[in-house]
This record gives sequence, C-alpha cells and structure tokens, in this order.
Amino acid sequence: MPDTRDRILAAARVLFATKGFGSTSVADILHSADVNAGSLYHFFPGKQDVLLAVLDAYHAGIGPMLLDPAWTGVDDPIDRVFALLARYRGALVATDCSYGCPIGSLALEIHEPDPPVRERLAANFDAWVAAVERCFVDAGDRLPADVDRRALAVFALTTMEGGVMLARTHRSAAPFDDAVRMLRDHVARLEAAV
Amino acid sequence: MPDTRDRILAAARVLFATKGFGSTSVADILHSADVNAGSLYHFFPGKQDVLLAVLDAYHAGIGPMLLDPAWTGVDDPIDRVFALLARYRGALVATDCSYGCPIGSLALEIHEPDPPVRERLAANFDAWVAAVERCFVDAGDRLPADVDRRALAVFALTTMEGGVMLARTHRSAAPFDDAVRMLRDHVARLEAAV
DNA sequence: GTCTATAGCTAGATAGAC
DNA sequence: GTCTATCTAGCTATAGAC
Repeated sequence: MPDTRDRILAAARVLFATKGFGSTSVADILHSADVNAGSLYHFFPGKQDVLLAVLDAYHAGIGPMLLDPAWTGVDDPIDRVFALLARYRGALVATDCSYGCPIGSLALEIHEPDPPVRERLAANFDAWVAAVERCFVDAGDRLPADVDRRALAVFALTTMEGGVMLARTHRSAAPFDDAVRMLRDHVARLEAAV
Repeated sequence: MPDTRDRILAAARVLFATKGFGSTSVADILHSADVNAGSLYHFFPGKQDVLLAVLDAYHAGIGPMLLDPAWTGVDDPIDRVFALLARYRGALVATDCSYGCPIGSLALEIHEPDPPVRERLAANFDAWVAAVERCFVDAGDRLPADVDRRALAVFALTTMEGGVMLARTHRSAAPFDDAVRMLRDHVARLEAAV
C-alpha cells in the first residue's frame, strides 16, 4: 500500500487533469484515493495546497515522466521535438481527444490564480521550453545562426497547446496534426535555409 | 435602459471572460446586470443556457465585433492575419496580460462540456479559421500552391491561443510576441519560396 | 495518523405575490 | 415581466474521539 500522501497526490493529479481543479471536489479526491478527510487535511492545509503539490510533482517529473519516455531511441535533437509532440498526440487519441496537457488546462481554467499557483504553472512551462530550446541549440548549425532557439521552443509549445485545445474541442486530432505539420514544415524550411 | 435579456448577456459575457464560467455565480450575473433572479430565470432555463447564448453572440459577432475593427484600413490579406493577432495582443496588454481569448479559456475550462456547449465552441473556432483561411486564399500565388491554406489558418489559431495561454501565465506579452514573430517568419519564408 | 460527524457557507434553482 | 424569500444540495474545512 503506497504512502497515503502519495495516493492523495496520484488521485488528485488524475482528477485535476480529467475534470479540472474547480470541478474536482475534495470528496472526489478522498473517494478516488480511498482516504478519509482527516488524512488529507493532516497532510495538506487545503485543496489548493494539493494542487501546489501536484504542480510540483509535474515539474519534478518532467524528465523521468515525460521527456525520457518520449526520447528513448530518439537521438536526433530535432526529431526529439516532434517525438515530444507525438507523445501529446498519443495522449489525445488514447482518450478520444478529451485529455490534453494538464498544465495548459489549469493555466486557462484558473483565471486569477494565487501567486504560488501561477508561479508553478509558469515554472512548468519554462521547464518545457528549456528542454525544447536545448534540442534546437543541440541542432547547432543545422538551423540558421540568427534563429532565436528559445523563441522557436516557445513556438513549439504554443503549437502543442493550441493544437490540444482545438483537438479537444473538435474531438478530433486533425487540428493538432494540421498545426504540427505546419511547424514541421517551418523547421524543415529553416534547415533548408542554412 | 437596454433590454433586460441583453443586459444579462452583456454582463455574463464579461464575467465569463474575466472569471470563467465555473467561477461566475448566477448571483454575480444578477448583480452585474442589475437584474433579479426571477428575470434571469424568466429568459433562460439555467446558467448553462446563458453560456449558450453568450457563445451564440460571439459567433454572430465575429464579423462586426472582431474582424471588422481589426481590419479597418488593412487591405493586404496577409497583413490582415497579423492585424487580427495584434488585436488579441492589444486585449492582453490592456488587461495586464490577464485577459485573452474567451473562447479558448472556456474550451479548456469546461473539460466535459455538454454537446451544445462543445458544438458552439467548435463553431466559434471554425468561424475564426474560415476567416483567416480566406485571407490566405486571397493571398493567391503569393504563397506556394501546395500550401494548405486551411491548415495554415489552424496554425495561426494555435499560435494565438497558445501565445495567449503563455502570456497570461507569465503575465507578460513576451511569449505571445515570440510565437507571433515565428509565425510571421514562417509566412515570410513561404512568400519567399514562390 | 486515521476515523466519523458535522459545522458553516454558497451554489443553482424555484415559489408565488405583484 | 419583475420582485423577494427560500429550498435543497453540494462544497471546503474542522472537531474531537481513537
């Protein structure tokens, strides 16, 4: 039996990703984690603190939980960018295009987040961008020297997040694929321009 | 004094855009519109039906409320695309990067929307994409013939929505500007490739 | 650390006079 | 069409025994 605190976090992570933060009640978490209210409030001051811990877990796990699985067997730095995007596509189609990026969903759901929440959302985005920026940096002179690697990584993130948003709304991976195909074309043209 | 129903819709539109749907209570709408509960429930069966009417209003108003103001004095079809994106940037900076695209926010906030809600969100995205696709179609042979105009319009939408998401989270227009600059560069390379 | 029971509040929605 | 008062359900969080 895993640690109680971990069970709470695991349950909350799934529920926040599938139902959102506001639509997930503490009772939902308790039921899903098979835990009593007293235990949850023993470990966390309140519901928002559970969210903070979930966001910290995402941030800490971006390597082992997201990047490493996406990049096993993929060495080419530019292929890695699109392997990462393909990972999000896999999550989409595996859930009938209803599950996307949990960070993005929370970022738009919580309109006026308390500073600690917003900071953690931003930190997650920053870590994603830094990882992809690293790919583009590693691509070296395959990309024109004057191309801003970090801005290109931000562009990859907006493509993914916007693609997930449209795919979920249309319940179809087609808009996600359209956007990623355009990004792939852009990167190919950058490579051809060297 | 405007029509009561219109006052309700105007108040709900602002509240849903600034606070979100879930965080806006019926009491908030009543107070903001200076209307009593009996009046709201006379015109609408419930809160969700107010949302449906708001989404219909966005859809009906995409020309007069969004495209027309963005495109006055802008005749070049490709400039029109970026004038539209600049309009969203203006909304961002005017609100300290806390207000973005109301449709996108609702699309990610409401995780399992009832079919009528999801259909209207999709219809709003479709209308946006169709308008931008028209711009790229009007660009004619300034773009390579084999470029999918509709996919390019979807790409513009994902850039905008993703950019708004990051700008709001970072409370900075910089990521929005990064993404739009990359899109602009992509379109410029397409034009140069003809 | 875990359990049950419940406080205290706010939500969406309704009733019925006018 | 508009008003006030109110119902019922669900929420977060707490109390206090074990």
